[in-house]
Amino acid sequence: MNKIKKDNTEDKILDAAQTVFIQKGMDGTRMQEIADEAGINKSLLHYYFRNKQKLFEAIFKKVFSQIFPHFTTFTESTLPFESKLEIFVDRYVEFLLKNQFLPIFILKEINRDPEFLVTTFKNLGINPGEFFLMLEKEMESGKIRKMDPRDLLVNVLGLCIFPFAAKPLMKIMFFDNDKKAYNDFLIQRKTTIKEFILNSILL
Amino acid sequence: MNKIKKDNTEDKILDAAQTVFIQKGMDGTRMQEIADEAGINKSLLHYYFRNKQKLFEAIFKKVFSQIFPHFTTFTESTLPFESKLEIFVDRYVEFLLKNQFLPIFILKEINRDPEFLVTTFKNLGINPGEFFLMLEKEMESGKIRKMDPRDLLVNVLGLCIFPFAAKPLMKIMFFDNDKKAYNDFLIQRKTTIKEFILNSILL
DNA sequence: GTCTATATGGCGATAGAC
DNA sequence: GTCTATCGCCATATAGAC
Repeated sequence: MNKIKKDNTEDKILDAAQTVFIQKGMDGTRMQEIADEAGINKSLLHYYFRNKQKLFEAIFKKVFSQIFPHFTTFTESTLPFESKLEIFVDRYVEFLLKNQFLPIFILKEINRDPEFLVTTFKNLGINPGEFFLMLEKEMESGKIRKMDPRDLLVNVLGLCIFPFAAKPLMKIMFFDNDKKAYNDFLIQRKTTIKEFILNSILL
Repeated sequence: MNKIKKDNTEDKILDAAQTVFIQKGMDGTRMQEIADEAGINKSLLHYYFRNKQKLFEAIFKKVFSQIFPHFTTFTESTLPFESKLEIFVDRYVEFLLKNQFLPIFILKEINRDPEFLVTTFKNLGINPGEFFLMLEKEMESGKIRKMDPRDLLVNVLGLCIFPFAAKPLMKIMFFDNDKKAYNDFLIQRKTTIKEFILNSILL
């Protein structure tokens, strides 16, 4: 009973819309393309979701909300900070490897419609305060170097996300456009990111 | 004689196109908006540049080529690596502070048309090899920790660029959408990025 | 070179039959 | 609920006068 079959039209539309929107963004996506991907008629998109904007918002919220749960790694256990960071980076990069279009999709869309971003963000009830508190405790205890917790969060995110967002360019620069070589590089980064961060902050 | 007055139509178009394209991207830009920004008629855009694609390509190449000269900081002096890195981060973040739309513009467009990116990149004759050689020498001499030079380059870029590309979201998360507070944060990062990197790689 | 007017095509959205 | 047909708009692009 907990495995719901996704063969009804609405779910087919949502799946198709997610596939296309994530790859092409709001502006670059054609309603016809979503319909084709879902194997249904274009009018049905409007029947179920009124218009393109509403369909996009449904997808964006869904995708956007997948990002933040990863951060509970830091606040929902009593493991040493070092281990928590390792687990987080492992899982987060693994997640990005399976969703390689996600970084550029999110970056594009958070820059497109600031109003919508604000309301979406508030609705999700995200609270980085807990994460920052945990960091400050680690700094107080002398385990990690003192720094602005916001810098640390931005650094971790940037190190994980940037090579995915800039993939087409880096792939050319580093590996003469060799897809497999760049993917191996990304996999390897699960280790090198951890090393880079821990070498910088551990005392 | 070396200060060319930019009051001819072609330059007005180029300036206007750069302003609009950088903020809205290829898909989001309307030819009418460029014409308005330039204070000229829409038809003139086609008279000078045939079509939107060609105008965009002219702008992209121009903007894209502004990014790489910064890296000569590393290869065109005999300063110690530590100093070179400090100078680079200072200048690069300063450059991004003055061109805050640039990161997301570049990221969007390098993901939009891979073919065009490849030809543009090859035409610029960029060669990161020299940069990597310099790094390997520093590692051999035992001044910095041994690691893949590509990782180091991606890390430096990610640390500098990400907070600009993700600005709208980080501004909300960290400073309740306070524009000035986030800008101060970005300025401060000129220092914190250097510390973060050097702490990680210096032996 | 610069303008006005218009062609052309594509896309989001709707009407209406079944 | 699902389809076909079509509307209406907007954006790129062109024609042609001056």
